[in-house]
Amino acid sequence: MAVPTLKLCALHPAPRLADCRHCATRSLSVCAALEPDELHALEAAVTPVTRSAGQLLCGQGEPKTHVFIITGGTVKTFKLLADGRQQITGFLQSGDFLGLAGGGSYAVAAEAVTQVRLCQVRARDMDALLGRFPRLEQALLTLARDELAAAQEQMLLLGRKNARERVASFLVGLARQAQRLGRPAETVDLPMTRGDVADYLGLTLETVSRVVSALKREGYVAPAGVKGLRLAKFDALQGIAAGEE
Amino acid sequence: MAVPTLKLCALHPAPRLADCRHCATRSLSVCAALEPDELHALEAAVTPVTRSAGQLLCGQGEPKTHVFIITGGTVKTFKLLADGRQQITGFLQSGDFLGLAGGGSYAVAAEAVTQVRLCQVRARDMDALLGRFPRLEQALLTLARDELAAAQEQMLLLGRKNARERVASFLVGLARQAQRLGRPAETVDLPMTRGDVADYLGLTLETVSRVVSALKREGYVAPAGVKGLRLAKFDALQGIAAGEE
DNA sequence: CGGTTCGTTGATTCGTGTCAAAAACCGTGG
DNA sequence: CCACGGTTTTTGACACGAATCAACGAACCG
Repeated sequence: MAVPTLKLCALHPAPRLADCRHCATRSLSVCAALEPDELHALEAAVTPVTRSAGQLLCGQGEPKTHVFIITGGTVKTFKLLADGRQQITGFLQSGDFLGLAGGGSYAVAAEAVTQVRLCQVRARDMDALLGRFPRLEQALLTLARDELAAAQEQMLLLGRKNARERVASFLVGLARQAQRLGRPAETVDLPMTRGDVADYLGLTLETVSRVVSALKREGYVAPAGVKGLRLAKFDALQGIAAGEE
Repeated sequence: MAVPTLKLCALHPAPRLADCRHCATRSLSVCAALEPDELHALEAAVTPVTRSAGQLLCGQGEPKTHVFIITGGTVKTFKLLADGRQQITGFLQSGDFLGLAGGGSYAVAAEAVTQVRLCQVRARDMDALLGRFPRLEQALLTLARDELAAAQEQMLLLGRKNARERVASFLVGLARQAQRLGRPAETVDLPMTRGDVADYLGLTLETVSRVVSALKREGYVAPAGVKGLRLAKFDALQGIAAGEE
């Protein structure tokens, strides 16, 4: 357990105010739904914070005191069984909203995978904003509908795809996420461990490692950078992901 | 392929208007969010329809022309892979909303498991209602958040639970659903086939059959009625579902 | 440079899938 | 009421994909 508070204080001598106007990730997030004058109200409610890799952002079942908008780094959300089995429900990146699922308590736990930057908003303040700005509520509903569709896609993966199809789907999904963030879809970054990928895909880390090795051997992917992969045959990977024989 | 139109015409000589005021399932659905005077606007947009078992209500990826509120019977929503593998994402009953996930097109297909009664609303009419009644939009957001939490719970099941835990979770979930509808939680009805249960739990129908047989042999459940089960040791079943060793 | 975490690969096991057949169930019509 | 064909369910034998167990190498970090 590190002591990130020190580092955090070094970066933010006093809790700095958000500058939503010049935020690079605004266009990627629910904040994009707000008009310039409404943005002021959001700024007043937002506290920018950072967390280092491995830190817990919220625990499953705890009262939902805050919601977050990711502005940098990667966060994983997950559920646990009593004996430690873990299911990761999503990897969140810039623009993603944390704290949408469920009512008064967090439906999933969240942990920083890398160092992350977050916009923290108290849940009650968020509710007040939703009441004041119908546009925001509408945006959140749209977001929730899309997340629900994504969750159903993941159910298909977890319930019916084999290991190879799961890994291919994961890589294609990462590429799409990268594209959304304005990066090239050709190469994807894998900041998480093999174990995390496994817990996301309902596999073991050994199986993930084996499948990635096989995909490399067959020329579908190639190493890129320290923790990245180049998707050499993107269309073929999509085919595998879709379960085409 | 049956010809239910005939039957439907017999029941409804002309498309009858909805009577939301006296609707028994109103309190279970999003309609509960509306004030008495707002209910009129809803009634004007709603067409009550029935569909017989096996009929498709909407196809995956098709334009979202209508949304539905179930008022009787059971509906399954599912996704398909190219080679026919199926993942059922949910079983819908009275009060449940169909057509929430995704944007302009259906994220999942839906099929009647039994004969069903539905309140059909054109998607554009629904959008208009959402714009007019913030209460309704709020209710739909709450619903979407809850559905999302349920989807994440199902991901945990599909990714990390074994066959026994999956079946136990399913039965406990059915009991909760029954309770919500005002029925006793002791006995659950299983209108769907073993194959449907399997496609919901990411198993094969043989495995589902075997596990149910085992649970009967061990006294956790007992046959009840034609297609029902009595959950004799509910707490123990909950323990199995939660993965306690 | 030593300790720790992470990733890869191999040998083996095990849970669930697959294939097959019989039994139970169901609506229908004689 | 019972005979009938089709569907669903159950049960068994066997196969296979992914999990488990284990060892080793690579990367990282103080």
